[in-house]
Amino acid sequence: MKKITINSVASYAGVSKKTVSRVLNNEPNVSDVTREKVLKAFKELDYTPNPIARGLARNRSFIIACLYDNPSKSYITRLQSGALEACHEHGFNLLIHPCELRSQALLDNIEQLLQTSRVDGLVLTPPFSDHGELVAFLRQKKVPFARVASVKLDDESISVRSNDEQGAFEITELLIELGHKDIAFIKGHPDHSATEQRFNGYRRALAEHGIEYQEHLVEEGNFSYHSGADSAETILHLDPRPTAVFASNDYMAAAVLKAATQMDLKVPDDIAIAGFDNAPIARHIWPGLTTIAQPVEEMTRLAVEHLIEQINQGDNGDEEQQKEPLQITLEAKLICRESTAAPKS
Amino acid sequence: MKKITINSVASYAGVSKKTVSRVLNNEPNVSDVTREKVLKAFKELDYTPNPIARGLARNRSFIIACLYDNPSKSYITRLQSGALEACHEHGFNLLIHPCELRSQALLDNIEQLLQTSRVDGLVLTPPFSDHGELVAFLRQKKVPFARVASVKLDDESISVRSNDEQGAFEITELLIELGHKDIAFIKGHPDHSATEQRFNGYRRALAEHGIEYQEHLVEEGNFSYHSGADSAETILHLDPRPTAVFASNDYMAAAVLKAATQMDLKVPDDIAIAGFDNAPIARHIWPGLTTIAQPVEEMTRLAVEHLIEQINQGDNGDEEQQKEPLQITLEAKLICRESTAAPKS
DNA sequence: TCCCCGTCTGACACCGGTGTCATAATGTCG
DNA sequence: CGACATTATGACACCGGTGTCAGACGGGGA
Repeated sequence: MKKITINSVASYAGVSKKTVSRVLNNEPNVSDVTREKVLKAFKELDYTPNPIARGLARNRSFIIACLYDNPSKSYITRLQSGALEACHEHGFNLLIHPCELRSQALLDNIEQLLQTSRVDGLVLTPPFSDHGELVAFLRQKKVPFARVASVKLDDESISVRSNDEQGAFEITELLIELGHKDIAFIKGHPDHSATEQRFNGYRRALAEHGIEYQEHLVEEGNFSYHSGADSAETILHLDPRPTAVFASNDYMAAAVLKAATQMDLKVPDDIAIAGFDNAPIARHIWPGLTTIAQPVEEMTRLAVEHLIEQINQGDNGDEEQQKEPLQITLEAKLICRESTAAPKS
Repeated sequence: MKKITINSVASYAGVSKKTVSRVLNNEPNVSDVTREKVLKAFKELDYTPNPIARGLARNRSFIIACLYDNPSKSYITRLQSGALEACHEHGFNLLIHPCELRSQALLDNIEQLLQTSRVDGLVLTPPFSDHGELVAFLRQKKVPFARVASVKLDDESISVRSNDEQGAFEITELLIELGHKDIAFIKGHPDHSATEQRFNGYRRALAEHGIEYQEHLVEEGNFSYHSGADSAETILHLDPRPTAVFASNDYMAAAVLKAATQMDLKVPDDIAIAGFDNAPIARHIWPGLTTIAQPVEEMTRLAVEHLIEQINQGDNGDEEQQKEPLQITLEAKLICRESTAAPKS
């Protein structure tokens, strides 16, 4: 089986390389009969252009990299699957690149990634979405990027998020409507901007319902199961014990649930528990966790789609024509399960 | 900021392109003084070779693709992280490619992947590791690949696995030693070769301990939480009820645990439960699941490492010199948690 | 001294596409 | 009918590296 190159096709169709290239790229100024001849040759020879050669000539790789540093495996795979969907739709491939937020060498690491892979663009996922230094770095290098679940919208880059503040508000409101007044809260990792958002939603709900904010009911977590267990230890031994706990994500909520169960507390009767994210664990444990579902795949898909659009347009001609600051906010959805009493409908 | 190419370096160092290339690739026949000059130029110009150009010239992409179709997100991310580790160590990048095992277009899909990305090699993860048709296809196309957690070792390709049969044996043996005789078993997905292995381990343990195999205690699952719930429904309503359940993975075991809890059965007193894989859920639920931990990252890392080795050697000169059929089996480890009574030590 | 041989180096073609530009063929308008 | 714009096509350089080969150079043996 010989290799089919653009030259084979050209001589087979009786035209020049360049004309074949024109057909490949849907360029204008090719007569219909010539185009047909070439397309026929494509089929009969079963030709596929070599993306590497193409990449070299056009300085493109047709690869997008997804950056993340996130302990939640389900979150990661959901991100990936949304990104992949968009990539494949547009003939791109996805490269994954986990890296440590706290690492000193972060920027070096990214620079190396850019050098060794020559990706066409980057998708920043939390906690990188709001990493000012990184964003500035990429902007300076003129590397296209899109941000997923970012909070700081005050600038001109692509950003797709869901409304964390509103989600946290709704779930807190649910607890309030169920009669809870002492609602403990476990914060997420301080590096994640979602942490602040969710906390804000919690406080707004309290405020709007005239419930006093009690600082001693708030624990610092970091989104890990382990940190949830630590916070639970404190919260569940408070006197009086709060009647509800809202943890900033499902892992921490699961840890609270486990701790409560071990203490022979009945959930939701003795203590109601709510999480955030709708991770698989939320429905795998008993009782199932009331939580907030975010459209993670959809967010990433949209982000990548716009990223690709930007890449493709930056490609042809006129520099930065209409740089649309595309910022999209999707809705999060409340999901009620057994860890809270059923809402009064 | 101008682009630094091999030409810049060449003229800066006062040598030819080719000599620079020689230094880059550690080729012999470069005098020490020349080499120094070039290395100095590298540093001072801050030069990094363009992998795309290199790829074109050498017909390489320095990218490996990881194929999977697996519902367990934690398994996927563990695979990925092992693969990434090995890739980065050798200057490769990883591209992920989920695809459907059952899809008719599987081979077309893979072919397209090969065409559009020109990956240098493939990592097959379950359930692709034992997909005869796919393996034959790749072999025919002479695409290097490595298999992770495959069972059929009867051939000449790279394969790294852990001993599922032994793991299942040990966990069953543990249950037996704890006094259980009626031990239900939930099978995994029939497309996964691990399914048969784990079942075999279960049966061997029964046989070696002189316990009769009871077919009605075995349920068909498919590794999903949902299928575990279905099987639990049946098993927990048997009369007499088995005193232990060994599910082929942790998700199914978690479902059994949830069902048992809902029925007010005490675990492990009324019923002991064991899983397989040591997924995060195994320690996130209460009681924690006794399970088998496989070195997933390590397996994938090794597989990719050998894959890269093969790619690199196939690269230089002599075709298929010493094709070492590298087949490695790692040990799985029993992890005892609260879902079974503590072992008599 | 001459010849042979190994070491070191560069010129040049090549990988498989794309961009630029010249040119031929066709159409349009005064 | 000639001047000129427009469409269709190909020749050729180029992207940034690598492979091939020939030639310069210095040392050892006859």
